[in-house]
Order: sequence, then structure tokens, then C-alpha cells
Amino acid sequence: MRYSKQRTLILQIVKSTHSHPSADWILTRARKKISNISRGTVYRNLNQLVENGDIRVLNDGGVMKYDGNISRHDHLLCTRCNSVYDVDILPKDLDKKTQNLFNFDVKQISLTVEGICQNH
Amino acid sequence: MRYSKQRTLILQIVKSTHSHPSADWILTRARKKISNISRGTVYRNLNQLVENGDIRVLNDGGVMKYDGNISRHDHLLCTRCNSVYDVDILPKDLDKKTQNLFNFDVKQISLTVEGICQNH
DNA sequence: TAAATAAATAGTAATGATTCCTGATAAGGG
DNA sequence: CCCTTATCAGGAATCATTACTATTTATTTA
Repeated sequence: MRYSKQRTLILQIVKSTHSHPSADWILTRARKKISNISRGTVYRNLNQLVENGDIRVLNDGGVMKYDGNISRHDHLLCTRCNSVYDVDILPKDLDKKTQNLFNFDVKQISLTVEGICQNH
Repeated sequence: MRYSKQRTLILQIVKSTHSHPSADWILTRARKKISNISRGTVYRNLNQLVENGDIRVLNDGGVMKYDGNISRHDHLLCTRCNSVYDVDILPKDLDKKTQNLFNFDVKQISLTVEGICQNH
């Protein structure tokens, strides 16, 4: 995988925020540095960065959100203000337990909690 | 909420399978009983049934899947054959614990495990 | 039971996120 | 510096889902 200046910028943008941005937000941000960067480039690179394990992706009501934090953690999803919070709920050994219990080759285990956050 | 024959049929279809069908699959199935039922009717009713707590919904890679099993359970998602399996992993009191720990008004808590199932 | 009211429907158009396509550009190894 | 090949910009296409509208169906009320 080549690291073009577009890919480097996109990675840097995702890594530099805790806000779990959408592709569209990342595009807007990227255009401040490379004004003619194309939407397709952003999508392609986000997918490749996920594939490559540089970033994570989560599905927020049909829209993909990207997460620069690749260490194991869970998400609180506020349905009122649409924020995503990083938290740590699951025990570390849950993937191994699941693997053994169900004879299932676990790749990723993700807990999402929907509800209303404390700002409301 | 009125229970039209369309809504009743859609609910019955979702309740009668463990296969976590998509809206499209449900539409095809419904057309065998009501040949001119419209796609919009299926989507509208699925949303209302979810809203009403009659069925559950889960997001499978950008496509909504529906689940007639509304009791608390988790999902194993095989990325090779795209099957969804119902399992029970999380402890029952996790929503209360999460509620207290993060001061977050929990509506739904869902664990999805991605990986490869035993058929491969 | 019949008119009035309200919800639901079929069919189709519109939306919005994402992917695909093509000719041009640029990374980086030799 | 050149060549190979990944990547890019821009725009068209796709796919799931939602919105719109005139019509039908169910429920309420007189």
C-alpha cells in the first residue's frame, strides 16, 4: 500500500479526533488541506485503512463512522444528540470465551449501547 | 396503530423465521400472499413494528436485518456466509451496570461478534 | 347502518450514502 | 531519471431506504 499525501492526510484526520466522524465530515476537513480531493478518494482510503487495521469503523444508523482508536473498547451511542462515547465495558477475555463456547472464529467483538447521554 | 392485513402478514413473516431477513427478502415472501404489496409498505411497517417493540432490528454491513426474537440476546455474524446466529453472551444485569457506571439512560444494548462460523 | 374521520396502501419519484468507472497523475523501486 | 503500477479527480451509477400523493380501508360517531 502506497502512502499518498491524500491517504496520509485522511489517516491523520481520523487519528486526530475522538469524535467518530463520518466520511462526509472527513471530506470537508480534508478539503481544507487539499482543496480538490475527491469524495471517492476519501471513501476508498477509509476502506483501505480499515482493511489495513489502521482505523476502526462502526455503523451508526446506516452511516459509517470512523474511529482512530484501535484498542479494544465499546461505544455509547446517544440517540438524542447523536454522539458516540468510548467506554470500556466488556471483559478482556470475552473473545476467547466466545470462541470456545460457540466454536466461532472471532475477528471482532463490538458492544454498542444505545440510549440518552447525561447532557439531556 | 391499526393492524391491517399487510402489517399482520409482515409481522407473521418476521416472527416465523430465525433467519434475520432483510426488507427485500420479506417483500418477496409477502408477495406470495398479497401479490401487489408495495416495497414502501414493507419498509414503513417494519419501522413501525420495531418502534412498537414487536420486532428487533440489527445493522448488517449497511443493510437492516429484522429479528422476530425480542428477548435479550446477542448475535454472531459470519462474514463468510453472511449468516446471523442468536446466542446469549452478555450477563443480564449489564444494562443496569452500564446505566449506573456511565450515567447513561440505556435503551438497548447489543453485542455483535464478527467472525467465521463452524461451517467453514 | 351510513356518513365522517383518520390511518394505511400502491405506485412511483426522490434521497443519500457509497461504490464504480475512466483517463490522467504521481509514488517509489530499480 | 524512468518505468511500472497504485492512486487520483470527477462524474456516473448503484442500492437501500424514505417521501409523496391520490386512493382505499378501517374505525368512530351520529
